[in-house]
Amino acid sequence: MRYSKQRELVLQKVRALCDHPTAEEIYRTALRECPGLSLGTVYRNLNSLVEAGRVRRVSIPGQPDRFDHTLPWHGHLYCTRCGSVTDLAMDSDAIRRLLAGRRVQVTDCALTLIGLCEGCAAETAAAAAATV
Amino acid sequence: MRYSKQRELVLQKVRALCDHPTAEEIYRTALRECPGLSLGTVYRNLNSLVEAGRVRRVSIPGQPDRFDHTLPWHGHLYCTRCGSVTDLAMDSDAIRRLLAGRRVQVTDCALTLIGLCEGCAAETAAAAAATV
DNA sequence: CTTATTGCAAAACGTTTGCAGGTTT
DNA sequence: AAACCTGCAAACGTTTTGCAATAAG
Repeated sequence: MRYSKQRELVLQKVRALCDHPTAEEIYRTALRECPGLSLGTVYRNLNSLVEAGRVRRVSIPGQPDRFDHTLPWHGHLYCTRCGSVTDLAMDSDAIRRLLAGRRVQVTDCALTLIGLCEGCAAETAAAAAATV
Repeated sequence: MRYSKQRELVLQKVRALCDHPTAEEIYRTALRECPGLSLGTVYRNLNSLVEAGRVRRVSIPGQPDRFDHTLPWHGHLYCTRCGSVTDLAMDSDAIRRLLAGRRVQVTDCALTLIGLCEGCAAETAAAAAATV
């Protein structure tokens, strides 16, 4: 893989925008530092960075892909109220338990819990209490 | 929700094609019993069935959505060799452990392990042994 | 009679790709 | 010089939508 200004910028943005940005968000912020950058290039570079194992792809059902600079396997909580995506630690024991001794070979893991983040859970609880 | 022949057929197909069919697969097999059926109607009905909680949507990264008649939360193993999707039991303890006491509110759970199913894992192991 | 549902076709969406020209090594 | 990488625009595959017509209650 050859050096390119655009790829380096994309990688930097995935690391800086650490709240799991989408390709579109990466494109918008990178465009300021590299006028003329194209969205296709952002997609191409994200793909090669994922393939090279320097970035992880985070798939959330019904949403555009997001990208993550945290490399070890972990899960995500997607908040349906504020749209935030937060990390969930996931040890390899958790996966081993899920497999329950099956002779399968796992190379990757995509776990997304859907619901309310701590902030939104607290706020909706408060609102419900106020109504009563 | 009103009765409709098309919706009933879609539900029946999700149950019959129990290997997690895509909308396209449901459409193709349902078309034989209901000529003139349209793909848009299949999508619309799958969405209302999911919303009504009668069917579950299974999202696998980079693939069209699949549909599942098994309602309780569970995970999936997607085999990159043969394309099969198999269920993985997942008890609520597993999720509780992941959340590690966080005060969040989880309404749904999407877990996909990517790798090789038992059959393909065995075959690739055998092929590797034969090469040696 | 009212309103949900349909088939159809067009559009939306996120993403990929072909190409001609520019960069990196 | 040989790859690789880029911007652009067109195409892709999946899914949604607007519409006028049909079917259900």
